[in-house]
Amino acid sequence: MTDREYGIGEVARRTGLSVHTLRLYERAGLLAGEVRRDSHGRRVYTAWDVEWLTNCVKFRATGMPLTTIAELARLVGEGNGNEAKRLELLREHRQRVLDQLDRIHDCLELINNKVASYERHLAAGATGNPW
Amino acid sequence: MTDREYGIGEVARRTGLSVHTLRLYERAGLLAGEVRRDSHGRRVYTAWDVEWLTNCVKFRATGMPLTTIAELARLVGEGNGNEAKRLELLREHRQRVLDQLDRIHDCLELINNKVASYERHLAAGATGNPW
DNA sequence: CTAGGTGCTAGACCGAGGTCTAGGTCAACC
DNA sequence: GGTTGACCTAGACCTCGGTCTAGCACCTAG
Repeated sequence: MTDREYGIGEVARRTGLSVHTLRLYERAGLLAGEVRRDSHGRRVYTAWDVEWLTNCVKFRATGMPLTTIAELARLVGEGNGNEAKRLELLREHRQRVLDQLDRIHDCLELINNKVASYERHLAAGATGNPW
Repeated sequence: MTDREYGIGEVARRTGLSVHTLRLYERAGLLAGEVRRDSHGRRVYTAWDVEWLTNCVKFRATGMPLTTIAELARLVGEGNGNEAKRLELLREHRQRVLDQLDRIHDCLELINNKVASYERHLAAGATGNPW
């Protein structure tokens, strides 16, 4: 648990998000509590913030909408007592991710078949016509 | 290979797309050649069209953009001689899907950890604080 | 004859998630 | 003292993928 602090540019580099997007996420309430500011009004991110944002990126990568992340952030920011809700939210998302994986595997099969069929087609010199 | 024909409503039912979306897809060039029309200008889809659209749905489900599907459709519609290109396109998409699967698994791990950690937390009566 | 069902076009509209611009503050360096 | 670079806000803008509306045509059943 480092207590290092980071400027927005540094956070952008570390999370892979643009500074624009970081500010957007903040406005959208993804940040579980206010971001601290230095004496000039500049954002000061903690190591914890950076870690959280890294997780947000992963949530986004699996299609969790900003509003849902914001909801989770709100619960986390609220502190004790709502852990059951957070768990529920996470479980729901996990289920959606699992469903998504199913669908993707389904499609992957189609693609694999098509790729194989074109490979055969090309190797054999135009036998049959895939699609 | 049935040679049945389908109205747009029937196709919507079979593919799970709305009729609006079907028309949009056509405009966007997803259909590998013109859709036939009956004497009143109504679209007449072949069984092949329906199958193709079903595949389009799967491509979409894995994040293939409409423009890429359109590109593939164009190649298919063009006929012989570009099979290598189609294969390349499919391989590229497969790679993206595989990458996507990696990222999703990565995120899934995070979620599983968090779920487990909250389950422990709740079972033990607030020991430690996950997030 | 009328109503209901299905279809047509052109084009407006929408939500999500970013991305960018204008105009400004501040600190550090040459 | 000027320039550069990092940051600020408010708000416009953009893409993507749909979704919906208006206004019309046609067919069929009651």
